[in-house]
Amino acid sequence: MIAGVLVELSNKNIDKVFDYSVPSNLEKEIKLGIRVLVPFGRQKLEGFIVRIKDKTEIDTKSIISIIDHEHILNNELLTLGKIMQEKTLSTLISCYQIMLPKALKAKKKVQINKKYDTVYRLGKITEKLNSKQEEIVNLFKKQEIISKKELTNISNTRLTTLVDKGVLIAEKKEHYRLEYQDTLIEKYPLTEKQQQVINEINSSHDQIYLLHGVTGSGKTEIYMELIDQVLKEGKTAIVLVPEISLTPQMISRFTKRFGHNIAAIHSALSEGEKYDEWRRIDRKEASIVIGARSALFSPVDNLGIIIIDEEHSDTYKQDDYNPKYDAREMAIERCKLNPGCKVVLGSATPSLESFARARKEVYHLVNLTERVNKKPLPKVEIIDMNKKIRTSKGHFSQELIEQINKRIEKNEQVILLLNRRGYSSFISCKNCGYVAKCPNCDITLTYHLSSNNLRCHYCGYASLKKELCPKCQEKSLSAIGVGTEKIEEELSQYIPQAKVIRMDFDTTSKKGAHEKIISSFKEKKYNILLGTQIVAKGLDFEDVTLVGVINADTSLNIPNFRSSEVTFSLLSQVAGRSGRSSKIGEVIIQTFNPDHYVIDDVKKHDYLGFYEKEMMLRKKLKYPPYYFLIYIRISGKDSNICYKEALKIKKSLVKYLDNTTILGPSASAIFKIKNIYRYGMILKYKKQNNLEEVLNKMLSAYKSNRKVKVDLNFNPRYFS
DNA sequence: TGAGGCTGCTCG
DNA sequence: GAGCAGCCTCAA
Repeated sequence: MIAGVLVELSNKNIDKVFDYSVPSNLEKEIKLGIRVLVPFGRQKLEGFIVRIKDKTEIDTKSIISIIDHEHILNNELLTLGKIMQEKTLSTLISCYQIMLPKALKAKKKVQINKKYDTVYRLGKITEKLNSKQEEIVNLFKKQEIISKKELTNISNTRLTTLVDKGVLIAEKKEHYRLEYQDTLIEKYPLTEKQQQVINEINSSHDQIYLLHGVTGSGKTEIYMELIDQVLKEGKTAIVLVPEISLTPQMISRFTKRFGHNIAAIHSALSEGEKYDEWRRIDRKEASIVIGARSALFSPVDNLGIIIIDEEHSDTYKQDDYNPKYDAREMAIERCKLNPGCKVVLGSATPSLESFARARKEVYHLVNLTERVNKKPLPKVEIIDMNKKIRTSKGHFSQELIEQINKRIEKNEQVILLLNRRGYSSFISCKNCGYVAKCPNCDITLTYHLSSNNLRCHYCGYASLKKELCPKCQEKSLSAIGVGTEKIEEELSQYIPQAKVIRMDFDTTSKKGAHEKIISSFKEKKYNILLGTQIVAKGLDFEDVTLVGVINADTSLNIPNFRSSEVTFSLLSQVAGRSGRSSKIGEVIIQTFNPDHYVIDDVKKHDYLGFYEKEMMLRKKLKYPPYYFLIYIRISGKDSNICYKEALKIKKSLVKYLDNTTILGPSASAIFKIKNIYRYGMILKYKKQNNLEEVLNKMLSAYKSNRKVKVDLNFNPRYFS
């Protein structure tokens, strides 16, 4: 017996299958998708078994041992990994590694153990017991197995005596770190519109649906109903959400309806908790998985539906490390591997790519244009800050202050969005213009007021803010850019009676902090919830009747072709937080670009209008959805060598890719990270037949180059 | 002539 | 990733 093994080293040089002979005593246990330990050169490496055959022409070494006795990757995931490899041109092993919780990876840093509870059951009573012992034994008449935890009032020694006598038998039972509630509440009745949507999806044989539903139209109810039906057919479901720890309300609604049939995988879980959840899924103890993009690779069988909520969110694209896959694309691929499976993409502001496909009937478009109970969408007022600059207080126009005061009087609540996308506060010298930058990365250091230090968001470098400018030695360093802390300070000055709670990266980094903020705001301990993008996502507060956007423009100005789309969806999302129950909602947007089409269409709640205008621009500038993009990154320690190699690559690509426009090479948006320089080229194409072949050749020419590294990113979100 | 560095290649 | 052979360069 010969097993083909893919070793756990993500290196293009060894991304192929190596044959090993199987010692006869292991033959019975060898299965596809399990991990084994193998000799590799002088090293011992872990690897996945990806094929099994009878013989091979090569002189083989022998497998040392088996690591998993159950499969780790099932056949479906093995196939899906191959598809991902073809789509990203990454190493196959990296595609498999991304599918597994870290606890199962070869290079794991922490050994994660299973946790056990001690449980007792009755053995044989061979001698007379005293009254205390009798009492304990009687407990087992009602309950066959009792855990140690439930026996807290009985001393340890007493229990061990009984175990020694054989009266009780002690066993170890695996204990999962997370607990789910058992109490299920009844589902909410569906509105007529919601029912129509469900009927339309159920009666169609199409595979991919785009659910375009305005904010507050009750998309979650639709998801749950669709899942319920899938479960009834004995199938399973995966729900992807942008960043699950930011949507605790969504999880709680799901767990209330489905109880412990849910497994939630998200970044706020420890590695151990993630591993537990993964195994619960693997053992079929949960048939609904909710999680961020990697939850797509959960080991569920017989998949009936994949739901991707807020499908426009850029978190579905893995952009910063390999494999740079798109969860939406891979969801569709996984769906194809399961007969009868459907994918539902849901959003109030679909990505242009998805909406364009829906228009071309590649996806089945389903509309939900009404809010639940026909509540009107909130009225949006645009404040032209160019005209208000003299009369405004700090960052607040008089209108906004007035409206906030009104809500406080009426005991209603306010959400304030500080739009900081691609923008943060930094330190600059007013005298000479010096800007504090990271010594390892070509990036401006972010200033943190609370700790008075400067931090690099890429490598973690931190230093205290200095008094004197290091360049001109003047005492003129000051923070530029607004942070939520600054806005909070202004609020306490101009609206002193307001009770404000802040929600941003700093205040939510601790485990559970985010939920705490949400629940205390819900309990109306505060008037105002102030935050960054986080406050735009999926929150549902009955008493919020005003949403204020302090600086609508910052995200419009970031140098990325998607900046309009991102701004439109952010503003629409946050506007949708207003007036979700019986009270009428209002939105105030402060902007320096009141005539910009994005602002105008947000005001009119006009997704289609925005879509048409943006599509025209994309067509003119040859951007997606009209063209496909690839970002090629050339990186290395020596900037000159990188640039020269980049030019070489460009030269040969131009020669072979006749239908592709190539921009660059140019320095990446972030030129240096951790002392590695980065150059990039952008490829634009509609149809290029030999693309894969040419790119593969280029990659293999560089696979053992020690000076430069070449990386590909298909459909990048950022050019870096 | 030998040390040291760089590159290409292999690992089953 | 680690190790090795082959080749080049440099200095004595």
